[in-house]
Amino acid sequence: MGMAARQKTKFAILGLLSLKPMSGYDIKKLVDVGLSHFWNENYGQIYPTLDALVKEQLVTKKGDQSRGKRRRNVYAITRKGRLAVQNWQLEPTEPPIVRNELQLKLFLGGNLTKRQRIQLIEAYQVQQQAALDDYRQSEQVLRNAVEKGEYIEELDEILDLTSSNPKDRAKQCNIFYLTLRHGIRTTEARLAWCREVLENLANGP
Amino acid sequence: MGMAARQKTKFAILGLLSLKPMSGYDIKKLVDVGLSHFWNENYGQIYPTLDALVKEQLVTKKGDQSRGKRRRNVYAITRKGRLAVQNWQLEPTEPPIVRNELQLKLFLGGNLTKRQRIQLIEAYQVQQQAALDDYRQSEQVLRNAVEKGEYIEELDEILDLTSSNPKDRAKQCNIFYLTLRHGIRTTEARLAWCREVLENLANGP
DNA sequence: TCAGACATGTAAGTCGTTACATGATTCA
DNA sequence: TGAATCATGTAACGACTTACATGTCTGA
Repeated sequence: MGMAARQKTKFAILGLLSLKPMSGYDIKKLVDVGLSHFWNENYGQIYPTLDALVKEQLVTKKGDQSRGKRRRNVYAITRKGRLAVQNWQLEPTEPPIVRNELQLKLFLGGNLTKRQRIQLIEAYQVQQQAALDDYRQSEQVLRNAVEKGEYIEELDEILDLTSSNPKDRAKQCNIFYLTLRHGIRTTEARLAWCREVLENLANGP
Repeated sequence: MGMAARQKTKFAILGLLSLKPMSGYDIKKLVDVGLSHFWNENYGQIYPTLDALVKEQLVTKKGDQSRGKRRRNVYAITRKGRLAVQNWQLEPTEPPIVRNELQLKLFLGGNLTKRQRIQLIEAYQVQQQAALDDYRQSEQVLRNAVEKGEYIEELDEILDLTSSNPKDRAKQCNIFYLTLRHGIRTTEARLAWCREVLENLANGP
């Protein structure tokens, strides 16, 4: 049963390969270092998915044993693959199904003491604040790059820019900045909610 | 291999049963109608999980064939179950791993035209606005109930209040209101982000 | 009488995580 | 020389979705 579901991982990996040819290891690193505020992947999915993409002829696999390097399989997207990515990008995106354990715990918190409820929220607050601090730091780096056109070395590692063309580079930088802004805004909203709740709990029963 | 992971569904169901005894059908309905802004469950998980909970003696199963009713299995939490719920509630909650397909599409959107990028965001905006409208309506109902202590009939269906004690009832109402506020704030943040992005895209290249 | 809600359950598959297994290269 | 990183992969679970199968009761 269950036709094709969504295959998010498949299109995510294919999409990343549309930026430039990469190995499974590269993909994992890019996601971890650069996209962790909105995406994640793990090896258990990546390698089998790459195999599947090769079978579907959406990517090609090429062993890279150049210059006495380690064994390394580099995957490059095909024309067919590029078309598939574009199709997917323009398809309607259904909203992510939410599952927020903290909310659930709070909702069921009628049996807890006021102190315990407050602790629940405060732990969430600490978590979100830490995330926000991270985002803010990346934001600073990027803002300089975008607004002042500064060249920041570490950015290439994080951003994995596809093009050397400075115009494309600036564009890609700006898009990345926008995804960061999403993380910042929603995290700020959660923090504001924490303050609202703590105030409400302090006044209430 | 993989020890116990998180068993979110297990504790979610057990937690809901700590409010009051329910059938699998009741649980599904409560989640769909009342908690959909932060939780979801489906039958394929609910019924097997209920069986597992019985085996672990965290709940008891009781056939309810009273008054010529339909066949109906009602599950009630045990003392052991209540302890398990409390433990889980007070354990640290790890942040939900994010996976936002829209962000990914945007990030990979360097190959799209400006018009296409804008369409991507606008579709997201419409989605989020619809969600916000829903939340706002529930908020109105609840605000009246919380602030003015009004009795609103439909609330009992939605909220599934455990206690007839008016003080507990008000407390539960308030907590539910707070979870709604979380949905509202984060949705507003996403909408504000949409406006920011659309402005940025309009000015940029 | 018949549509729609009530009610329970299973089968099959997809998706995702974690742990394990293996080994090469680099660099302090 | 040995720790860190590079690099690929599999096995086993656990989690979640979808579709199907089946039947009852209520009320317009």
